[in-house]
Amino acid sequence: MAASNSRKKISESTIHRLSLYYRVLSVLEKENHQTVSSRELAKREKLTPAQVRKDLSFFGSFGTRGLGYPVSELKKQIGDILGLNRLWNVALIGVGNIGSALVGYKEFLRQGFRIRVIFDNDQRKIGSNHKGIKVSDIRNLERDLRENNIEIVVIAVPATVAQYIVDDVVHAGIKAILNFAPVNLKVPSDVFLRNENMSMELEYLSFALSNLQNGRGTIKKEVS
Amino acid sequence: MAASNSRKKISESTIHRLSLYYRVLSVLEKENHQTVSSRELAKREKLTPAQVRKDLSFFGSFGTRGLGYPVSELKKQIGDILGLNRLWNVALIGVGNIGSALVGYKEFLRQGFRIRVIFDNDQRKIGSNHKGIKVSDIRNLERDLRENNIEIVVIAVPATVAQYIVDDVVHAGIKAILNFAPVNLKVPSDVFLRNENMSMELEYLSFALSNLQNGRGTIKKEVS
DNA sequence: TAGCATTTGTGAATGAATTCACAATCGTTA
DNA sequence: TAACGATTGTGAATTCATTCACAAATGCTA
Ligand SMILES: NC(=O)c1ccc[n+]([C@@H]2O[C@H](COP(=O)([O-])OP(=O)(O)OC[C@H]3O[C@@H](n4cnc5c(N)ncnc54)[C@H](O)[C@@H]3O)[C@@H](O)[C@H]2O)c1
Ligand SMILES: NC(=O)c1ccc[n+]([C@@H]2O[C@H](COP(=O)([O-])OP(=O)(O)OC[C@H]3O[C@@H](n4cnc5c(N)ncnc54)[C@H](O)[C@@H]3O)[C@@H](O)[C@H]2O)c1
Repeated sequence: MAASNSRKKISESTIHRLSLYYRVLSVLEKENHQTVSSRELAKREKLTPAQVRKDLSFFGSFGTRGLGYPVSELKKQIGDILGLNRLWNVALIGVGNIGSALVGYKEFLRQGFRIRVIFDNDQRKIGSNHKGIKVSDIRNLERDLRENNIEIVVIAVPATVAQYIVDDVVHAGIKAILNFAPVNLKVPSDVFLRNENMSMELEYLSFALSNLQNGRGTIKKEVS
Repeated sequence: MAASNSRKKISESTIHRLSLYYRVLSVLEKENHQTVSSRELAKREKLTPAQVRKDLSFFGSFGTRGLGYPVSELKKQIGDILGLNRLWNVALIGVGNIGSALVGYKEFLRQGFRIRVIFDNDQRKIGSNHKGIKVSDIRNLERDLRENNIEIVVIAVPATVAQYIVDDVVHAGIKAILNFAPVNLKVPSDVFLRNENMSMELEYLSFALSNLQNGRGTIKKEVS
């Protein structure tokens, strides 16, 4: 068989759904299910079976017709696709409200994201211990990122300084950044930047309560 | 002119982008800009001018041809659409890592989201003060939600108990819920539920680093 | 081993979101 | 007040995402 290589564009939504499948498969594995159908998988995340099958089909064929997907095997496969079957070295910058919460979140480590260094510029915080991690001085950013082989940086500093910090982070060679500051950061095109915008979902709820109370999913519009 | 009423479906992405426009307009207002073009507005959030104009056109025509949009006026209009020109009474359930971070976040209040009550079931936390708010006993959930006219509830409890909590919240008549627990919660169809899934964006970065390093936005797929 | 009930994998069809492209309209200037 | 550069608002075209629908496989049973 003459194997050839094709490239397919995978949408962001598909990747996000893979995260959901992965989560469900972890639960199913704990519940000792051997196999799972696209129908069951879909039901558990309020999706359609066709959606599940299409998403998975972008990456291969993991199921057995008439039976479904092998739970553990599929979990491993999706883990491979998402890069979760390994440990990622993560750094956090800004040990304030949200930064502390993230450091204290054990689930991240369980998923393979190990927060190895945390930075701040507050002298009262530098040197102190947060859940076993000593707070580094932001002035040693580049050195400490390199020494700890950091691959992913989480930004949890005030919006006003976020761009400066990101510039330094990029300069240090980091290619993946998760930003919690409510600001649109500029990074070179070879750096992956994702934003976590909590206000957005609150504002969506506000919109929903204001507009969608009756007549779901629609708004009134005056037309003359 | 015989005015009639039409209903148009507004997509979730459009609403999310309105949040971004609102954010930019707040900055522009502080910078004392009088007007802003769709081009400038787009540039500040890495979108296209056509996208901006189309989004706004769903709700009316706010601009002036040849000039652009009046900054303060447009901000007010979007605020009206999103329901941000008022105060929302919010309750938070689960004063742990992430719950404490949210309570300490002043920006929410500035946007009109006032956390009025916080609940926990931990006796050591109940009664204690968090940023001026006394922690309520989860056993008084229904009473305290009603007494404080709560309209939006934020769930920040462990995933294992989230569904039970949400059932009680729904029973108390709440119609809008923001959930931080990594689990797909079941709510009646007249309740708005939004999920904040931080792992998802980390996993997206993990995927990106694993697959997109060279050949942006694509994956290799074996074809025989 | 044949027949049946299931469920996958995937092209084709449909539906939704984005972008294009341009007429309409404004402010400005001479 | 006429001509011009700028920019909106919006149908139409296009691109992208989801759903449909069914042939191809599989396990199971008798
Ligand atoms: N707290 C929340 O729930 C929440 C929610 C959504 C978004 N955010 C965003 O996350 C960011 C942090 O919010 P927060 O509430 O944790 O704020 P915070 O003030 O509690 O924490 C910010 C931390 O960053 C540190 N810092 C400031 N300048 C720095 C610099 N130059 N270098 C290194 N560290 C520096 C501060 O010392 C502080 O420890 C903000 O951008 C905020 O808008 C927070
Ligand atoms: N910490 C993070 O950065 C983070 C990030 C993403 C998601 N989350 C999710 O947010 C939720 C909370 O995470 P956390 O790190 O804050 O956990 P946590 O254990 O620090 O806090 C949970 C809080 O909920 C309270 N609680 C437990 N059961 C309760 C009940 N029945 N009624 C009322 N209160 C109850 C606990 O007493 C505790 O104060 C979890 O579902 C977690 O997966 C957390």
